[in-house]
Amino acid sequence: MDDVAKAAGVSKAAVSKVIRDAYGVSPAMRERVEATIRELGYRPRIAARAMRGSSFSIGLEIPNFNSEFFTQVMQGAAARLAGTSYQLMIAPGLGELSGTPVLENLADRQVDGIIAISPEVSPEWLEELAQDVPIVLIGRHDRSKNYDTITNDDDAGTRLAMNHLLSLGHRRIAHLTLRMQSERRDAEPPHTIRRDTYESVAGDAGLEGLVAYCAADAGAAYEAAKELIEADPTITAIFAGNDSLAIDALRAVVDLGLTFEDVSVVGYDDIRMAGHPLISLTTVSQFGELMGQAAIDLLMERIRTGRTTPRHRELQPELRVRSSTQRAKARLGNVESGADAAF
Amino acid sequence: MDDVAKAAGVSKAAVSKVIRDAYGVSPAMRERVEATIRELGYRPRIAARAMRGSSFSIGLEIPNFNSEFFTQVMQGAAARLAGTSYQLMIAPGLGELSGTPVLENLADRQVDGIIAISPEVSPEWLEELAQDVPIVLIGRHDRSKNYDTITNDDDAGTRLAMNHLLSLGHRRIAHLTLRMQSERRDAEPPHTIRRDTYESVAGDAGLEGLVAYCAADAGAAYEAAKELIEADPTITAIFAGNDSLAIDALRAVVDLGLTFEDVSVVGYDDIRMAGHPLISLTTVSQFGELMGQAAIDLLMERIRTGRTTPRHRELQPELRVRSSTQRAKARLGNVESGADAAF
DNA sequence: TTGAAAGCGATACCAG
DNA sequence: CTGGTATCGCTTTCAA
Repeated sequence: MDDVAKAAGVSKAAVSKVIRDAYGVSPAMRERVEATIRELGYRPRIAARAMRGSSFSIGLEIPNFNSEFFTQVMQGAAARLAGTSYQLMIAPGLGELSGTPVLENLADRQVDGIIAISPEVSPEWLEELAQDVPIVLIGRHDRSKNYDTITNDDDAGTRLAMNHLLSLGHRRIAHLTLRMQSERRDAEPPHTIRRDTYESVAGDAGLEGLVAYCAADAGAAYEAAKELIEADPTITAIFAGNDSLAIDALRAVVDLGLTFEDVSVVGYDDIRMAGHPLISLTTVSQFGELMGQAAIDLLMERIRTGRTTPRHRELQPELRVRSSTQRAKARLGNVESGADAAF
Repeated sequence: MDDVAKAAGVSKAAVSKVIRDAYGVSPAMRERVEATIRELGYRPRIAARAMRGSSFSIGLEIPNFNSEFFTQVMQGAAARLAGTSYQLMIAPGLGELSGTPVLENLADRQVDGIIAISPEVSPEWLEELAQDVPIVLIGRHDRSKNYDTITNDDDAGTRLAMNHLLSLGHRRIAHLTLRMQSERRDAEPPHTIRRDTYESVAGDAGLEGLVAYCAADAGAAYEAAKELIEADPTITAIFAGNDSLAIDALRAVVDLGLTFEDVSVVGYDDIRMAGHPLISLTTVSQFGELMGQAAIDLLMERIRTGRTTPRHRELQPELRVRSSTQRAKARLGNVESGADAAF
């Protein structure tokens, strides 16, 4: 920058102003400085800028790489950032770590804002962090006064899925969901809401709630679904907490030699593969890309306007009926005998 | 940091040394400083550290979010970085931008190293950038003297796929691949090598090369595959440049009412969905996660030891035979008549 | 409108 | 082994 200033015969301050196109530079000077910058191929160091101003980086915490829903959010956010001078810094919440160290890690890097996908941290802690850096929480239904949230109406989405199954005549509907590390009453992660609504809808319909929990790692859902189906031959449908779990459940159904008339499956998210004709998963779309975009928008608004009043956006989910859900048919005693019935 | 130094009754220099656990601190001092750090909840600012030392961030350029192969690489890299103080900074090469601005963007952030997945930039330019920051190139078979490369033996992989199809009796094998923006003879992106090898294997077998190009965006491959199959009813197999294209091709086959006995499909990558029983795609595994891990390892070695001699690792691909490839059977005149033959 | 100079929060050299 | 101090490259008052 010193070089540019000297070459253009102006001060560093002037160059700085041109770069940030700040107030108070004459067109003549702007032109000259810009020409020199091009000529010298000068590029400002973001680390230095970050010390005084902004780092032009946005942190994005994602729980893991197992669900394509997270990829959708990433994609939406990245697309919204394309063409700006901001960069995404992805922080996967790896291993057994709770979300806290991951978010701290981002904060240490002085990111200008943080998007977090329902991290397992306490609202109080987040509230505090949000006083230092703008935060948008995706998924969790907290009603914070310091950070924004973007949610999907999980209650409505679950009802869409459950009513669809009920209307197809299913009476023994199991729910396959993720085991949460913490069960706090004040933080409301989407999977908890879906489970609670599932139980409530089942109860209202006079059905027994059948909840199976599994870990998030690949393969766990397959095993859980298999066990579920084998252990209770009266089950005719599985409502899975997300598409990743649902697709694993499909695998279990097929591997057991059953069809979707024996065991129907509904997912949640509407990831790309759900629409593939060979998968054709009935699911609830929650528009992941849109959520990513909206998160960037909220963050940018806070960054640019300095807004501090929280905003809470809730998107309405939509049911996508495909062929993984079929009219219910008694399956009792069918488990081992239907090996050729899959197609 | 000043606060810590004062509270502990030592100098800033001492605190700095403790943080970096540099040479020359007595156990007593280390203990005292660490206690104070904990007590005050002090966290060093990475931006400030980046100005003199390292930013503890690794840049990862990925072409787009359309292929799960890129996710595999991300996951491998992220897993390798877990537990260290390094963070991944993901830079998607969005839109029509060539890779250059994306890599510059990362360099501007003083990342300690860059992993790039076959970006469309010239070797000369990369060579220059590599003198400033350690770079590992994934996929492209350049033989650089400044940056490392991790490749998969695309030639061997293609032969595995093609020989498999030939051994099943296929004689009219099309190749569906991505249209590259630039066709440089010196930079060798994987898709170009696969195509060249495809043509060479086809030629050696006395077959005609049938190459169809498509864009990378979702849906383009589906249309291209559909057109290919409809336009030439003698085609009995498609070798796709990657699994994403292959899965779109499967969609086309199914939508046209055909089976894999009419048109077999082989992919490349072995993404997770390829192994799902409902997809069951025959493909070539190139171990994306391993590549991500290995890239981090090479980068870290350069960062820690200051190595400057380039290293080029090549992984051996493996064929995964599943049910999307079947023994060849004449399809001529079948196109519109097989609607019920899919299952 | 322009520029000089004072930081920002760490690192690193070098003297004690 | 310890600490004073210059320094990194930019932003930001504040005078001129």
